[in-house]
Formats: sequence, structure tokens, C-alpha cells
Amino acid sequence: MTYSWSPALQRGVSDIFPNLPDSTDPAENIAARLQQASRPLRIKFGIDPTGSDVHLGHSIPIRKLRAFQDQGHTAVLIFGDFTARIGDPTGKSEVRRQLSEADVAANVKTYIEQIRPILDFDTPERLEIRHNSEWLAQLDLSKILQLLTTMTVGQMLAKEGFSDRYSKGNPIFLHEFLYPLMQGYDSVAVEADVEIGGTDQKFNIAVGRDLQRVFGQKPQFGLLMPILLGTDGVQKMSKSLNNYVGLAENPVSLYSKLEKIADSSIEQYFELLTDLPLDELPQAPRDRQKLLALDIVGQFHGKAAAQQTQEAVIAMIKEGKAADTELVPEFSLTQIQFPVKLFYLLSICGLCSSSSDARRQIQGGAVKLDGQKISEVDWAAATPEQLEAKVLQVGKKKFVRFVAT
RNA sequence: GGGUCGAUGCCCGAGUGGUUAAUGGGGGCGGACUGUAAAUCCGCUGGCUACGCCUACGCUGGUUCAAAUCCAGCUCGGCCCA
Repeated sequence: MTYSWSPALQRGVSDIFPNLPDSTDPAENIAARLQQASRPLRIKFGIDPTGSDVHLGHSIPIRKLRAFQDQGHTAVLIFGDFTARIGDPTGKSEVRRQLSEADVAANVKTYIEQIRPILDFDTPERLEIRHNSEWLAQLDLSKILQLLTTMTVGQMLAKEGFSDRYSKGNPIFLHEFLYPLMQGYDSVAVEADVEIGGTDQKFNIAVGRDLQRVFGQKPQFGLLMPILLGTDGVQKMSKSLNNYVGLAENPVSLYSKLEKIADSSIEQYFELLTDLPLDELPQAPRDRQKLLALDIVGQFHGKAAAQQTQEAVIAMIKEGKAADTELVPEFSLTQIQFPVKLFYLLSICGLCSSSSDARRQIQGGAVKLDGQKISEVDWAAATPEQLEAKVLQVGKKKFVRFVAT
């Protein structure tokens, strides 16, 4: 089998290093490295299971991993179960809270489920899932010292984020200095040939190269992918900014978020999140948004479901009707005691974050039952029959359908 | 270890004994508008099956009829010194 630096691998890549474009030295040029490879390369990507949701931003390097898999290489997916407990200081302005072992284990589980549609889990030899506690938990002090002697405080402080924090007088804890070294050591442990990461990972990936050299390995290539902008079109996609699109979201929510992506960021979305040819995209902005939403929902839920979702969303939002039963989350009336007050109902079925919030939404005219606006705060339903099969709605995109069982 | 300054709601940031969930901004959520978004305008932005009741200004106590505001101790952080 021969390998090459194919267009699918190159798509969307923002930086690759080392990179001497004309060189035929496999240590300096990725194309040469691939061409001269006699075995599948080991492509590393590490993710810290710090939360429970994986979003589209995370999916970009994972999609790249998939592209490598499809060309016969081995994806080495590392769950940073050990590093998650320290927290990557990259891009953070403050210290991250430490997670318990149990939290981390639970997160790994949900991550795998969310990533499943993206990666090839089935073809033998194409995927290796590792946890970095396998090797990091074993390190003894002398080994740690060996890692520490490879870098200076000056080098660490030069890292973006540290330098900002230091100059602003914000605290930096010593254990945070260990993070890049641990991520770098992961590369040693799995003998990575290429490490994929966001552009913010350049420093950490470069540390990996240094450490591999120290441990007598060929240094990996760093392959950096752009950071995806969030749904606000301004800041990077991130859970804490609440501008993210989660992989596990239901089709309707996925679709309705994606069809609103700002014109200014939609090209980036196409390039990084789809395989569609960029020169054949529709001209009309609205059509682009629809195509994007359709394609991505299709990736996670299948083409047929995506098509259905599109129709349902158009019906629901454009025409003000709640259409297809299957796409509106259902809520069982058996959980409710009658008579029930509307604000309590809104809070219990999850449409509002609290009953107080629900009252405010009612007063603000956001609440509809089967399309009829309800603005009386004390509106109540006396019997289940009054609600059965009806759709309760807050704003334009939050719905629940009541069912009897 | 010593000195000094600081800690307010999702975030930033006013407030320095007394109608009050606590000015203002950001963000968020709703409404109007638009091709969605953005921009703009308006409203909301502790909790509780609620005409009332709880909990809130780092923590714990104290002074007072009354404290986010005064006092003490503690915790955490910045800076300076060692």
C-alpha cells in the first residue's frame, strides 16, 4: 500500500510543521514522509474528557483523524483521563477545577458514543483507543524530573496564555507547567508519527516533538486545524460561552442552530465540517445555510432523517406549526399531578430553567400551547385531557409534546 | 514567613449602616423587525406549584432596632520584601 498527502488530508489544514515544502526529507516534509512510509502511520489525537458534551469544534480534528483512517493509517485516540484532572491551561485565563476519577470515567463513556459516527470503529487496525493514565499514573519522580529538565521557565512563560496571565498578575500554579510535558509524553508513549490538534495546540505538540527526540524517537509532525467559530460568529466555539453545537443534540436542535450560521463563518463550516466541494456551493446565503444544516445532520443521523428534519423545522418555525411528532420531544403526563399550573409545568418539563423563569416567560409572551399564546401567569390545566397531544412551546424553538403514557 | 491591597449576582463592575434581590455595562432569554443571523427598538435576567415564603454581596462569629456596608478570626488571591 502506498500513501500520499492527498487533498482529503490537506483540506482545511491551517498549519503543518515541520514544513519545508520542497524537501524530500521525510523528517521535514509530510508529503515525503507519507510517500516513503512502508507502514501505516500512527496519527495521534488527544482529548481531555472534562465535560459531557462534545461539540462541532472538537469534531474537526476527529474528522481529520477519520480522513487518515480512510487512507489506511491508524488513528490513536487518547483520552486524557489523567490530564483532564489537571486541566489544560491553553486558552484558559484561570485555573480549572479538578475533576474526580469517577467524573472522568463517565465522561469518557459519553465521548465515545458521541464520536462514534465520525470515526471508523470497525475496520481492524484503524483505531486504537488509549487512556493516558496508562502511562502517566506510572511516572515516578525521577522520570518526572527527566521531563522537567527538558524545558525552562522562560520557554513555559513564552507560551501564550501563561504570558498573558503572568503579565496581568494572575496566578499560575506549578502543576500547570506540567501539562504540556504530559501531553508531550503521550506522544512518546504511543510513538506518534503525526499529532493533530487545534492551532492553539502548537506549543504542546512541539513539546511532544522535543520529548520524542529526548527518548530517541523520530519526532512527530504537528498538523493544526483552525479553531471553529461558535454560533455567535465571533468567539471560538466553546461550551462555556454557550455558542456551541453539541454532537449529541437532537436533529431538530442541530438543524436549527446550523441553518442560522452567520454568512461570515459559513465557508469555514463547510470546509471543516463537511466533505462537500467548496466551489459548488449555492450562491444564495439562505440556501447555503440549509445545505450546511442538511449535510451535517445527515452525518450524524442519516440522510433520510436529515431530510425529514428539514421539512419539520420549516413547518415548525416558518409556519408556526409544530409538525412531525417524532421530532418534538415528548413528555409524559403521568409524571404530573393535576390540576397543574402552567409555570410549574414549564419548569418540570425542562422548557424553562426554573418555575420563576417560567413565570417571566409567560409574562413576556413567549409561551404558546398549540399555537395559542398564553399570558396569564396563573393559567392552569385541570385534567390531563386538556394537555394530551398538545404542543407546549417557549420562544421559537423550544417545544414539548404531551403524551398520555 | 513579613508587609500591603483585595474578594459583590453568569461575567465585569458600582455601592460603604437603614424603602429594595442590591446602580450600570456585557452576556443570556423573550417580543417586534428581517431571508435565518447580525444591527436596531422594547421587556426580562436568585429560588419556591407563589397574592406569600425562602436564600443571597469569600467563610464564621460579633456590634446594632437595622449591615454587602462597622469589628474579630479564618480561607483564598494580587503586589512588595525575605
